[in-house]
Amino acid sequence: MSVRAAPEAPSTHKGRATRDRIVAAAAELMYRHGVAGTSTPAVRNAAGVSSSQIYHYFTDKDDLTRAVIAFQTQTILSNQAPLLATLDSIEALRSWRDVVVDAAHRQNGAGGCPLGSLSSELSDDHRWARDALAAGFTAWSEAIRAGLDAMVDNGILRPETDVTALSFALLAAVQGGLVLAQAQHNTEALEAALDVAIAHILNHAAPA
Amino acid sequence: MSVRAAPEAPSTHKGRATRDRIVAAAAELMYRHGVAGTSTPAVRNAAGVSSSQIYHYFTDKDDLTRAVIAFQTQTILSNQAPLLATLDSIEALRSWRDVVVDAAHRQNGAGGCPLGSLSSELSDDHRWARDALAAGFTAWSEAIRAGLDAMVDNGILRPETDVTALSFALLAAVQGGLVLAQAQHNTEALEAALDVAIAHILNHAAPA
DNA sequence: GTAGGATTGGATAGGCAAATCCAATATGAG
DNA sequence: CTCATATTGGATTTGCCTATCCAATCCTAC
Repeated sequence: MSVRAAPEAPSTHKGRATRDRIVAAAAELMYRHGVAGTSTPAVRNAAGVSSSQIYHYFTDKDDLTRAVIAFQTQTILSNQAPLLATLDSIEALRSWRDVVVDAAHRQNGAGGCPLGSLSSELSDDHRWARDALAAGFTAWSEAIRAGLDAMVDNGILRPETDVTALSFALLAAVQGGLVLAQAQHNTEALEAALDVAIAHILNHAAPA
Repeated sequence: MSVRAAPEAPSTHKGRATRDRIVAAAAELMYRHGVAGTSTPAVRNAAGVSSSQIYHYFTDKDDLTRAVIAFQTQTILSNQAPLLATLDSIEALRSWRDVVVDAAHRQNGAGGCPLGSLSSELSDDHRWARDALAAGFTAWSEAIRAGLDAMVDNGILRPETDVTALSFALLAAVQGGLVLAQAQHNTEALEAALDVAIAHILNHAAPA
């Protein structure tokens, strides 16, 4: 196993822009065709760079994949953050559900979850990927839990509610629903799974 | 696109055994390393056959993959069938849950669901795979629904229960829970998701 | 403006995987 | 037992993908 120093971050504007373009193009391709289904020539074309740039900014394809995992994690967390930060009512929970369902609906379920797909492909064989993806899932579920915590603080949910378990259940509903949506090309299972989880949460609502 | 006739089924005992050995070896490898991560030489070695056998019994790798999808679908359905056929009580539902969780637990979540992994990798890019996988998921969810139907007939669940939605929710909980188990190497989310779904079903129990 | 490092273009080596081919051997129906 | 057919071994071709190399060009700090 030859060790090579990781390329340092680009030091110029142009360099940074190029690196970002490579990561964005790779993320898009890997989302649509998987990591193994994405060749470096394909990334090269999509990003409009030449072969050597990729290996100038990344030691190898694994290193690029690492950057894609970080990129997708950030993308999801920053998309979800505003929705989950204001999770202070049942209506807010429902509108979060609707956003997730709509996103899946718009593409007929195609694609699945960017993190889920990467995890399914990489987790078994690549420890470094699994660790990063597990951290991403943990951050996501904690963002959900923070929202539920707020609902407990608000008195909307009973104090004894196991918010950690609920946040795991919600995230699992999203992941599983998206897996099924991808195969079935509809969001029936995703909606059913989220609705069941939300209905269960309603049972933990404090009496008015 | 050159069309070639699909090889007819093997006509001798030995041929059938060889074909089965190839499918079983390919299924195992594709489960552990994905379809793209499984080379025909690897299958060749694992099955103890020579290169030409694979192309004698299958037109190409896609055709072999098709056989693997059918194999995994059959394997899952026949494993699940006995559990779901007797799904006539809450205890039976709980013991189904335990079997699923234990299976995941035994391998620390590694591997995920054989159908789910295949779907995640293939559904977007290969229509033929998506159709077969969607059919597999549908058969699975219908097996679950049949169990819930029995519980309605038994008077355990209220007649107005939406068993179709519940069966989708349960299957999504399994799929999502397994995706997370694969990354996290634990079954926390799988258990939480299944327990939430089962708790929700309990709310549909008819009054004693 | 200029020097020195950063960035870029494109050719290319090396390796592995998919698929083919044909000769050799095994099978089983009669 | 015999022969037509099924099965098997393994070399081989072809093509793509990863990764490297080096020369040319572009930045930017001074």
